[in-house]
This record gives sequence, structure tokens and C-alpha cells, in this order.
Amino acid sequence: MHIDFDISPQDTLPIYRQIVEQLRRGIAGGQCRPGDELPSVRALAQLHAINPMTVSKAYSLLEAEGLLERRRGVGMVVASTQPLRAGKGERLALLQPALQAAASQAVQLGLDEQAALRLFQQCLQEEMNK
Amino acid sequence: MHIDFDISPQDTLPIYRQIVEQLRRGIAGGQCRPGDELPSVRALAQLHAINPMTVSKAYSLLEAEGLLERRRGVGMVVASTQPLRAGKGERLALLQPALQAAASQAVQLGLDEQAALRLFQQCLQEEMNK
Amino acid sequence: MHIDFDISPQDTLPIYRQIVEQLRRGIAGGQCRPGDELPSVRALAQLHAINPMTVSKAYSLLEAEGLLERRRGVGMVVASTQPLRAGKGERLALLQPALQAAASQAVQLGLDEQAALRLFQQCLQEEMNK
Amino acid sequence: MHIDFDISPQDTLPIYRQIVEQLRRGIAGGQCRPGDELPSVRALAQLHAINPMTVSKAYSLLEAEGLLERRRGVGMVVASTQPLRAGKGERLALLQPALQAAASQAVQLGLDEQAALRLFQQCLQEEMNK
DNA sequence: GTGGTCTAGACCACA
DNA sequence: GTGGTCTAGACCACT
Repeated sequence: MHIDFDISPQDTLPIYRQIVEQLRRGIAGGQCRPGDELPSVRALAQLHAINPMTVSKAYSLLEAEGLLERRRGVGMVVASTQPLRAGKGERLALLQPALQAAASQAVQLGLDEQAALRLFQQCLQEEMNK
Repeated sequence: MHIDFDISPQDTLPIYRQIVEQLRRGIAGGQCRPGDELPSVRALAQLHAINPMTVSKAYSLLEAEGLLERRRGVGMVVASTQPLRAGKGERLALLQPALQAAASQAVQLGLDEQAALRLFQQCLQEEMNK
Repeated sequence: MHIDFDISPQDTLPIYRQIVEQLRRGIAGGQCRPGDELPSVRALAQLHAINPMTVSKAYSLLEAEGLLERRRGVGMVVASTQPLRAGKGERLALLQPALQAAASQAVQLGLDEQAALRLFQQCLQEEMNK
Repeated sequence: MHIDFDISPQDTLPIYRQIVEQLRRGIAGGQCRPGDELPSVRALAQLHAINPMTVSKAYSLLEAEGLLERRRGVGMVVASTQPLRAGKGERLALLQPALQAAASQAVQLGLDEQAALRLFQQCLQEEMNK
């Protein structure tokens, strides 16, 4: 598993939920495939200088959701029941909340559609070139 | 003042910060102009079924920031020291974080630029017709 | 809410799951009704001499499952989306795992059906007279 | 020895204790008799896809308890000091905890005695036909 | 080595 | 007062 989590402790979104959502997207997007082993709780905790329990909490939630499976004494793996990649509609649905929030902000800021779209396009291109 | 706040109690962003940020954008976007009166703490609290202290906390923070002024007997008004509307570059800068986050999510989901842009356009149009 | 939890720290079932399952049964059985307030995390923790986080974990899981709702600043209540009492088939399904385990043990112990049933009847009557 | 262990890795009861308790019941029930040879650690581990150390741990505990004996070159056998079969009262006593727990659950679920008994009878019959 | 559970205690957001 | 999040650290079960 070579997903690199992007953890921001000062984000309002709790750390464990940052992990949950990034992993959820990684699985839906096909970046993490069924059977892939996840970084160990301790490794991930140390890498981002956070507490192991915080990572564990995220993993447990995803296990309860059925996205991850626990292999006793081995670690967590992406559940074999997951599709290799979610359908496009499903992935767009996962993206929608973020775009709705951004659209709401754009309108409140009195920006026109074209300006907002151009900025988003620019952000997308930067992100893809990372 | 006819800014209509969009409050989601189950959002991870605390309610008082939802108010603060929406008002900040309303001022930057020119929707709220210097001297405009804000809804009273009680009115806003009742309208959204939230605690008056939550509203009060948001107003106090904005007052401390200099965006709002407390007028005795009148209530809170948008500070007269505010520009009528922030410059477009400034407003785009305020929008950028949300779009960067969305772009990052889109890439993690394995979505292509076109699909993401179309969805954003759709969100913008829905938001403008509210 | 007057559900009295029966917590055994030395049970192999983790404490937070003891709470989860007892509450699940209490709701399915109609003993806890939609809107009922739960004992506060701190109160329950103190009553059973366990850590508040243990209780909190149980409540969070039930919230994620949709059985409980969080009322900010007030506490947890039984979700209003719950039926007053689950259907009989559903409640029997919740009981089945325990009975299957007991049946397996009875067979391993070489006990006959009549003896096992009589003992269960006796246990039921004792339990009902509590 | 043809005791067939029923191992559930996802059960909250640790695997080594599942083995210990099933064997304890098999001995009490007369299914395993003094001198009976147990499956080898490796065989049992392979059969249930569990770690040999887990099986070994279970056997060691039972040896310490005096229920099993280690015979050099042969393996583990049921201790010759065991009675052929425990008395019926004793076996019922071993079954009681499981039934008490089930009875408690039935009452919490608001089920009546008849329904609970019928379900238990059904479980017993299924178990006997295995 | 893996994850799970629990504790004790701190600080935050909300009413 | 309510619950939420996080930390640091201990011990357990399993590979």
C-alpha cells in the first residue's frame, strides 16, 4: 500500500476522520485494491507523529463499515468484498459535498461562474501534476 | 441584512465558525455592506434552533477581528472601516482552499478533469438558483 | 432512561461491546424508547467504575449505527428513527447466536434435549423474577 | 479422537480459549476418553488455518490443568486421571452460564418464555444433526 | 511484529 | 453540565 496520507492536525476535521475519508476515496478510486495491506497502526502513527489510538480508531471505523478486514496478527487489509474501483457515479457522489461547499462559498463571495470554474481547473491541474 | 446563513449542526466545523466564515465571505463579497445591521443574537438563534451563546460567540469573534461593530441600542453592524467589497483576487484567494481540497479529493477518486469540472459547474448553478 | 447495564470487566467480551449489545437489545425490546435520554458518559463511567472513553466508544458506535442520536450539549438519546420495538422475528434473530452457542455446548457435553431445555426454562424463570 | 473443533477467528473469545473450552466439554461429556490421543498441534493448526502456537498454548493450559498429558513420541492424550464422563449435574453446571446469559438476553429483548424455548429447541436439533 | 482494550488526564465545542 | 478528540502508556491476544 503506497497511499500517502495527508494529515493536518490543525484542520477542523478530526485526524481519525481525515484518515477515514482519504482511505475511503483511495479505495473508491482504485488506488487501494482488495487485499492490499495497510500501513501498520504504529508505523502510520509514527510517520505522522500522532497517537496510535487515533490511527486505530480510523481503521476500526472502516472495518465496521466493511471496507477493511482485520487479519489477526498480520494487520489490516482492504476488504476482498470491495470492487476494484467504485463506479463513476459513486465516485462523483463522494466528491459532491466538497464541491457543494465550494460553490456555496463562491456565491457568497460574489464570484461569477467562469472565475470559479477557472480557479478549480487550475487547482485540478496542479493537483494532477503532484 | 438578508444574508441567509446555512447552518449544519452535524458538520464537523463548529457552528460558531460556520457563522464567522459565512459572514466573512458575505462582507468580502459585498453582500454585507458597511453599516448593515445583523440579525439579533436571539433571532438568529431561534431561526436556526441553535443556542444564543453560539451566535454571540461568533459575533464577538468578528467584533474582535474588526469586521463587526457593536452599536448600543441597535445591535451589531458591519464595521464602517470595511471596504465595500474585497478585490476579485482577494476573493478568489478566499475560495482557493476549498477548491484545492476538492481537487485533491477528485484526484484521489481517480476522476478526470472534465467530470470534476462538470460536477462543479452543476453545483454552482444550483447554488445560484437558491 | 432506566436501563441498568450489567458490566463484567472480566468477561471476554470487551466492556464497550457489553454496553453496545445490552443497549441494542434494550432498544429492540422496547425497554428504551425513541427520544429516551441515555445516562451521560461520565455518569455511566462513574457508576461502573470504568473509563469515560470506554462508554463514549460504545455510544459512538451506536450513533454510527443509527440507533442513537447526539444532541449537542445535551447528550445522547435513542434515535427517533427507531421503531418503538423491533418485530418478534428480529428480536429472535438477536437472541439466536447465544442459543446456538449454548446448544453447541450442550451437545459437546453429551446432554439430551430434555435436560437442556429444562435448564433453560429454569434460567428464564429466574431471570424474569429478577 | 474425532472431536471436531468449531473455531471462529472473529469470535471475541480468543482462539486458544475456544479450543480449551471445547476440549473441556468434550472430556466432561465423555466424547474424549482417558488415553485418547489428540490431533497434533500442526494438524489442528493446518485444519483450521490458525497458528500452531495458538494450538500449543491451548494444549499447554489443559496440561497444566491436569486434563491432558504429554506422552513423549506420541503427543498429547487425555489424562488417565480423568473420569470417563462427568456426572450429569456437573455437566449441567458447565452449561448453565451460557443459558443464563441467553435468558438474560431474552428478557432484555422482551421475548416470552415459549418463544425463547422454541428457538432453543430448534438450535439443539440443528446442532445434533450436524 | 500485528491490532485491541483500557486507563488517566488534558483541552475543545456546545448548552 | 454535555460529548469529542487526542495523548501517553500499559497490558493482552495472536503471528
